[in-house]
Amino acid sequence: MDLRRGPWTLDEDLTLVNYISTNGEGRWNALARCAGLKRTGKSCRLRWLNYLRPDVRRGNITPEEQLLILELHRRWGNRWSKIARHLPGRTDNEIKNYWRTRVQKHARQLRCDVNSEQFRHVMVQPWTPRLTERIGGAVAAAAGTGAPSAVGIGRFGTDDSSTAGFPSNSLPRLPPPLSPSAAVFEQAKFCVVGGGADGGCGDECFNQVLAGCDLSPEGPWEDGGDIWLSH
DNA sequence: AACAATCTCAACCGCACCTAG
DNA sequence: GCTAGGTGCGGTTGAGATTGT
Repeated sequence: MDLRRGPWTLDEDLTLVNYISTNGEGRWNALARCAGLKRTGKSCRLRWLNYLRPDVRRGNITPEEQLLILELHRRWGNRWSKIARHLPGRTDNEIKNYWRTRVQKHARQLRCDVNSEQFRHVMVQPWTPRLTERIGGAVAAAAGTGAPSAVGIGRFGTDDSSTAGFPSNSLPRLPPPLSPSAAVFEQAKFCVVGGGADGGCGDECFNQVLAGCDLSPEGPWEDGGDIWLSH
């Protein structure tokens, strides 16, 4: 059988979506045959997972997600699928593309290795105050519009700027109250940046905290800003 | 307006791993 | 234990979009 390659057509998309909605996903080679698609099973799987899946999120990577990607990459390296599992709705492909196009570009501009401690230091330290500032701004804006009141989480919303593995002079006081997702994110970041053996609470704690992390598009980010471009 | 340079991202490729026979 | 087929992952490519000159 002659297999099609290249961009998917609308008809192919509809065929795939309809087939999966009635028969479920998996067994991709058989699925491709039974659905009458002239595509490989791999191609169908990729199209579904990266584009057609209903819970796939499109649009800009939020600053929260950006910093999380940075931290998770530091921890796990190019384990894109593993990183993607902690960013609901984001695909490994999307994160991989983001890393290559934005982060690596930034590292090139700084003339340092993207995996080096130097790069991590240069990136994370200046961005953390910026991030917390933006979180604070978003929270303030939400408060001004009569949004439900947000809660702070213990030490992360207090004076204790010695946490999160940052020098005390580089992490400004978090402007309480933080939104739940932002506060949880800060806590998760502590687990990662602290890095288990060197001060943080490690994988188990990190996963626990992250499980409560709301990275939904609604917020606290509304502008889809890019921490790299706002330098 | 035209062209070049750069960026973005969907899609493909090759490899590794898993499982059933 | 070996093999073949299916699946998942990370790396790479290339077309189209965007930006700069």
